Amino acid sequence: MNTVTRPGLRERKKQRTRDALLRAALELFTTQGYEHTTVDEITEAVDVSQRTFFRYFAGKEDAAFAVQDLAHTRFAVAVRERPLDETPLEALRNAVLKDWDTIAEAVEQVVPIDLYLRMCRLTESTPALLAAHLRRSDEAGEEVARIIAEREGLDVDTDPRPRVAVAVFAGVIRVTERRWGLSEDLGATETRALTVRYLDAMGPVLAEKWRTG
Amino acid sequence: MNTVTRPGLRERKKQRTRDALLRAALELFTTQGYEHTTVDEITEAVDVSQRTFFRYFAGKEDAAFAVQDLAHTRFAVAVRERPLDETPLEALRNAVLKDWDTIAEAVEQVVPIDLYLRMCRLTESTPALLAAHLRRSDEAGEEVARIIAEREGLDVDTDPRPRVAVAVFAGVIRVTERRWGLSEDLGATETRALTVRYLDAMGPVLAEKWRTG
DNA sequence: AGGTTAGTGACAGTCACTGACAATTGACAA
DNA sequence: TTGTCAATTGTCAGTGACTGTCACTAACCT
Repeated sequence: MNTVTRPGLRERKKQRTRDALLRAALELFTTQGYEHTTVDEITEAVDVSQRTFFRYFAGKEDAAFAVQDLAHTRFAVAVRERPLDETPLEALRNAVLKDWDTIAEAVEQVVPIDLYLRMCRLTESTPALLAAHLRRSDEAGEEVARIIAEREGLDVDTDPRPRVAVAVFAGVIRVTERRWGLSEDLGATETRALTVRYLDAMGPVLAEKWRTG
Repeated sequence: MNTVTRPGLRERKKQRTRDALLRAALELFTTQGYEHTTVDEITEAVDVSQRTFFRYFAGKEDAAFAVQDLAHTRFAVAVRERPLDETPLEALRNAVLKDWDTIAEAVEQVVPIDLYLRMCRLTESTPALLAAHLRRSDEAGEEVARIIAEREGLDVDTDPRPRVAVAVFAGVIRVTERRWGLSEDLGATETRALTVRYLDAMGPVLAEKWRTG
C-alpha cells in the first residue's frame, strides 16, 4: 500500500539477480583477469543458468562496462545542465569537474567503488576491454557533441566544431585516464587535479613552442 | 644466383598464402559483412585449413587491420622524419599530409586500394571493428607521443604535453575519419582538404566564442 | 641422397553466444 | 483461493572463434 507504487516482487527479484551477476562478474574479472573468467564461473557464483546471464547482459563485455555506462550517461546530463554562457570547452571542463564530486555515491548504489576502480585499471591493461572502452567513449562523445551543437544552435552534420571540440576534450581525458590507470599510487583527488591541469594546459600546448633553447 | 639473396621458395610460398588469405578476407568482409563472414569461408576460398589462417593472423580482427597497421607504421615514420624546427603539431600535421600522397601506392602493393577503402568504411559501421580500430589508433598514438617527446627532448612519463598534443591531434583525425567513413560521396582529395581545414581550425575552436549573438 | 626443420592438415577441445522449447513462478481476475 | 496469463528461467542443441597436439610433407642444408 505505497503511495509510490513500489516495484512488484518480480521486478525486485530481477534487480537482485542483475546486481548479483554484475558484482560477481566484476569481482571475478578483477581477481582472475577478464579473459580467464568464464561466463560459467560467473553464473555458478550466483547460481543461475548461463542463459540467464545473457538475458541480462549482451555479453561478457557488457557486464564489464555496466558501471562505466552509468558514468557516461551522467556526464552527458552534466553537460546539458551547464549554463549557456559558458563556452563549449568551459562547459565540458566544468561538467567533468562537477560530476566528479558526486559520481562516487552514484556508483556505490550499484557496486562498491573500490571494485569499480579496480575494474577501470583492469580495462587499461586488457586489450579487449580497452578496445570496448574506447568505442563506448567514442559513442558517448558523439552524444555530447550533439548536446554541444544544440547548445550553440548549430547543425552537428554541417559544422565540424562541436565534434572537434569534443574530440579534443576526449583526447585530454584519455591521457589522464591512461595515466591514472597505469600508475599504482595515484588517488582520485590527485587525478582530479591532474585533469584540471591538463585541460588548462591544453590551450598553450597548441600554440607555444616547447623548447626553451 | 642473386647478389641480393632472394627469399627462398619456402618464404615466397608463405608470402603468397598470406596475401591470398588477406585478400580473400577483405573481399568477403566487404561484400558479406564482417560478422557474417566465417574463418572457414575465408580458408575455403584460399583452399587451406582453418588452422593455417590462425598461423598467419592472430584472429579475424587481425586480418581486417593488416593494411591499417601498415598506414600507422608509415605515419610514425613520417613524423620521425619531420624537420626539428617544426612545432609538434606542425610536425604531426605535415606528416599526415605528406604521407597522404604516397600511401596509396604503398597499400596497392598488398591489396587493391579500392578494397582497402571499402574496408575502412566497413570499420566505421561495424562496432567490433570500430572498437578494434580505436584501440589500435590509441596504440599508434602512444608510439607517436614517444617520438614527439624524443624530438623535443622530453620525458613522456613526466611531461604530459606530448601525449596531450597527440591526443588532440588524433581527435581531429578521428572526426574526419568518421565523416569520410559515413558519407557516400566524399573522395580522397576532398577528405584531405577537410583534414587540413579541421586541423587549421583547431586553434580557434579552443579559444573563440562560437555564438555570434 | 639423407637428415633436419618449417609449414601444414586433421582432430579434438574450450568458450562465447544464440535459438527453441519446456518448466516455473509472480501477477491478476473470477 | 484458485485458475489463467505472461514473464522469467532452465535445458538442450548448435554455431563459430580460437588453441593445443601430433603426424605428415616439402623445402632446406650438408
